[in-house]
Amino acid sequence: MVGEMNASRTARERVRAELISEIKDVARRHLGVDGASGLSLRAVARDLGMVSSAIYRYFPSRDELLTALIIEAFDAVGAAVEAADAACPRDRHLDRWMAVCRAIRVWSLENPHEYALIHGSPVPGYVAPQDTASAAARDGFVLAGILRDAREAGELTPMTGLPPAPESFAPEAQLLREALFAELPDDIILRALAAWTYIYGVVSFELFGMYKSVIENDRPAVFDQMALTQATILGLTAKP
Amino acid sequence: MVGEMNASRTARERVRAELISEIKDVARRHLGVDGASGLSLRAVARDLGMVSSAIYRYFPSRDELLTALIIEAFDAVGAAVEAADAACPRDRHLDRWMAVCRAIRVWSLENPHEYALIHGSPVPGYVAPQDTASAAARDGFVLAGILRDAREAGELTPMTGLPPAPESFAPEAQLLREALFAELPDDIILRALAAWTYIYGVVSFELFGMYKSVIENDRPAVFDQMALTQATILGLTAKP
DNA sequence: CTTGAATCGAGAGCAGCGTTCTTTCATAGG
DNA sequence: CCTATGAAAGAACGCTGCTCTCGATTCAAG
Repeated sequence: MVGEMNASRTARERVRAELISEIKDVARRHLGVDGASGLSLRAVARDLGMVSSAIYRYFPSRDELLTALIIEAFDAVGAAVEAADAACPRDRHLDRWMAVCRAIRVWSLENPHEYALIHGSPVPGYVAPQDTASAAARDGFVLAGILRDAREAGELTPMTGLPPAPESFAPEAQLLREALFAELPDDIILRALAAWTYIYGVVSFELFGMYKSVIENDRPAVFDQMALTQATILGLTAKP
Repeated sequence: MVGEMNASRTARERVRAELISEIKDVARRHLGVDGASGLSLRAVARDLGMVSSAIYRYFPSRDELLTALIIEAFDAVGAAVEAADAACPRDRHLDRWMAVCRAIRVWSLENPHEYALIHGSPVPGYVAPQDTASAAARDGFVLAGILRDAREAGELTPMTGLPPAPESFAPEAQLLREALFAELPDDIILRALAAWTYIYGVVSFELFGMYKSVIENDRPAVFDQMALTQATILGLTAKP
């Protein structure tokens, strides 16, 4: 019936793929200037010298274009996080933790609109079908890897005296353990989720203005203290 | 020159105030259905049987209307938080803490679009001039009050072994101490800010879909565990 | 090489939007 | 009663997302 374009990459398909990424580039530029609500399909088309209706050959709607940018944003922060982690010696677990946390903050401050796209209000009604799921998990994967490595090295000594994970969390902890956390116990898995949540909570508060006239002086130091607190709770300790 | 409407509340002004609040009501209804990006001045006007340009007698722009809704949302969550706190015996500090945290979460889940308005991406370029500042501080005021009361009752025993606040935070801690935290030391003030940040971080992650296929089973229990963890770190302990 | 199908760019057009301006109108105050 | 003032209406501008049609181009199979 239809083409079934099995394996051959025709010239048409190559130029099409290139145009798609060109559209995304321009759209990302516009996003950085005007924010998500100001992203206009027509303006993107104008910048590309095409007519607005032509964009619809490549993205079925404005929201689809936004979804593509969301996925790219998740990938970008994931890449930044992985790079920060890779730049540390693998056995310096606390250093890796701090580097990853700082990487998240720095990337977010440098790309506020893209950050708002992935951690702000869902733009239309709901996007994020499932395409974003794997991209969104990259930073969590890195953080979990640090904890895994620390545990394997026998250098994870979680704080005591904190409330345990609820029993109803056990099944999900088991799934997460199989996917990410190796041998770590439920309590630590939940604390890791809490730390992950917390880091983005701090970044969101900073970016969305909740710290205005509350923390202004030395936000990097405060952020470091908060990231270090989470590491301490999880049991990552400083090395000589 | 102009009216100078000194003290008398004329009939004109009364009907004007009523119309303003009617516009906000309809706008809030639309917000709950379509979200912030779908709030249309023309649609609001239609619902009110007026023509779109008439709205501009009451709100100079769509963003001003949104700002009014933002302030109302802050007030609503502030009121919910104060009510939850007031419903607890004043000396049951941990109960008050948990009640306040739960109130924040419940209000947010019940009013997701208004939550997105105040804790999601800033809608236009930047709103939130200063009008929102006092409204935004109400929940923090309540949380700080609980810690203050616990401290005065000698029932605040913060966890040890956590990193201290950076020195650069001292001046801002002093300001916060004068406004909110009475005698509490810098470390605890920063932990309180962290807890405040953290609670909203959890709510944001839950509302914006970050816990999808991660925590699905018993979110209230997980939230309680997280709120209790923060209370424990701050030094609020259970009573008989 | 030719022909038919698929893809693509262009353009017009629709309905909706925020915002401004000008005109009309009711009414409150002197 | 008359006038100044606030409110409402309506038209208009330029923008938006999106749809549809219509030639032109490309591609592959006959």
